[in-house]
Amino acid sequence: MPDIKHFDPDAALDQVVRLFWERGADVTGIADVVQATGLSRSSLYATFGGKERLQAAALRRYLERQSRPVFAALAADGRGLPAITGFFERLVAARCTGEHARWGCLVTNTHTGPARAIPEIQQVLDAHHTELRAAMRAALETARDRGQVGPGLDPHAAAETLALLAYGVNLRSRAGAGAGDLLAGVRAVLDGFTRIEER
Amino acid sequence: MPDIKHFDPDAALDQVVRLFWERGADVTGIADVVQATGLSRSSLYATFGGKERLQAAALRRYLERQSRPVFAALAADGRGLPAITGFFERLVAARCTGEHARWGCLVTNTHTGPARAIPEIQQVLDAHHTELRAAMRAALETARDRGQVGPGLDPHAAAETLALLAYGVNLRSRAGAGAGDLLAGVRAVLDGFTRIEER
DNA sequence: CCTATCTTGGACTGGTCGTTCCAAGTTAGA
DNA sequence: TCTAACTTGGAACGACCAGTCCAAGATAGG
Repeated sequence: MPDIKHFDPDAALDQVVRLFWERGADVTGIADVVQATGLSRSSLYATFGGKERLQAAALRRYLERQSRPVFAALAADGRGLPAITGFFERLVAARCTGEHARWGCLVTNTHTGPARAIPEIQQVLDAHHTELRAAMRAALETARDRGQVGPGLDPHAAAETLALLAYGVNLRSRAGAGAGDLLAGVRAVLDGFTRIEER
Repeated sequence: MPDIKHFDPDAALDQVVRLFWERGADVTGIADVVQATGLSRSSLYATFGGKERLQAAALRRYLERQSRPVFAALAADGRGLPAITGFFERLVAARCTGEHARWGCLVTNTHTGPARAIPEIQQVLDAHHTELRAAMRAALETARDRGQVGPGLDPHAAAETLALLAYGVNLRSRAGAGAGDLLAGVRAVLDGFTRIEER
C-alpha cells in the first residue's frame, strides 16, 4: 500500500559522514546536508530524526566503516610491532595526503564539540577508544610473544599510550602538522617499546 | 577630555577565556560573553573587535597565562625524566579534577573547530606546539645528560611523541576519560624511554 | 559651568539555525 | 479505478547569531 522511499538512506548517510567529517558537524547546517544529499528536509527528518540523531548515526557509521576495519586488521595482524608501525604509517598518510587530507578523524574531532555530552554520542566515543586500545593491546601481546618488546612492557598500559598517540596524530594533522613530524613522534615511542637486542 | 573605560579589559578577557575554555568558543554566543563579563556589546566590540579577534585574543591569553608558565617550568627543571613525569601527573590531575575538570585544553579544543583556519589562530596553535615540544626536548636532553634515558633516544623525535601524547590526554579528558587510564598511558611511554639500568 | 570626546546601554538589522507543517505527488493492494 | 498509506517539496516558524547604530551618560580640560 504505502509509497516507498525514493532514495537510498545508506548512500545518503555516507554523504553526511563525509560532510560532517570534513567540515565538522556543529558548523554544518541542515541546509548543507539537504544540498549534499539531494534529498529534502522532510525525507531527512522522517528517515534520521533531528540533527542529534543524524550526527550520532553518522558517527556510528564512521566507526563501523572507517575505524573498525582498520582496528580488526591490526588485531589480526600476526607480525607484532611491524603491524603497529604499519598502522601508524598508513594513518599519517591518510591524514596528511589523499582524499581525506587534513580532515582528521571524525571521532577525534567530536571529542571537543558540544555533541560529546549527548549520551548516544558519548557512547560511540568510548566504544572507539575501547576498540582501538584492544586492537593495540592484541598487537602488543603478539609482539611480546615474539620477543620484540622489552620484558617490562605492560601491554595494557602501552596500548593506552598508542591510542592516545593516535588521537594526537589525528588532532595535529587537522591543524596542518607535517607528516614528517608525526612519523618521527610515532617512531620514537615504538623505538622505546622495542627490545634492546632488536635495535 | 575623553571619558575613560568603565571596566578592566584584562579581567574581562580572563572571563572570556574561562567561557571559551569550558563551553567552546564556537558554541558560545556574544550574548553569553556579554552576560559573563557584565559589559555591553558596544564596549566589547570597541575593545576587542569582532568574535574572531576576541577568540584569537582569548587563545593568546590562554597560551601566555596557562600553557607558557608550565612549559617554562618544565624546560627549567633540572631533574630530567622526573620533571616530565611531574608535568604529566599535574596535567592529568588538572584535566580530571578541580576547578577545570573536563574542560580539556583550550588550544587542543581549538584544533578541531572552524577557527583553526583563521591565520591569527592557526599561528597560536603552531606556537603552542612548538613551545611544548621545545620544553619537552629540553627536559629530555637533561635526562640524556644525566644518563636517565636509553642511548638510542632522539630527544627531538621523543619530544614530538610527548607533545602528541599531551594532546591525547587533553582530548580524552574532555570526553570523560579516567585519570587512571591516562596516567597508565603516560607511565608506559616514559618507561619505554627510561634506560634499562634505571628501571 | 561648558563642551568636545569618548563610553555605554540597548534597540535593531539581516541572516541562519533546527524544526514543523501541509498540500501535492506516488504507490500498491482492494 | 479507487483509496489508504506513505513520501516529498517547499513554505513558514520562532529562536538565536554576529554585528551595527545611536541617543544618553560620563569625563576632564578650558
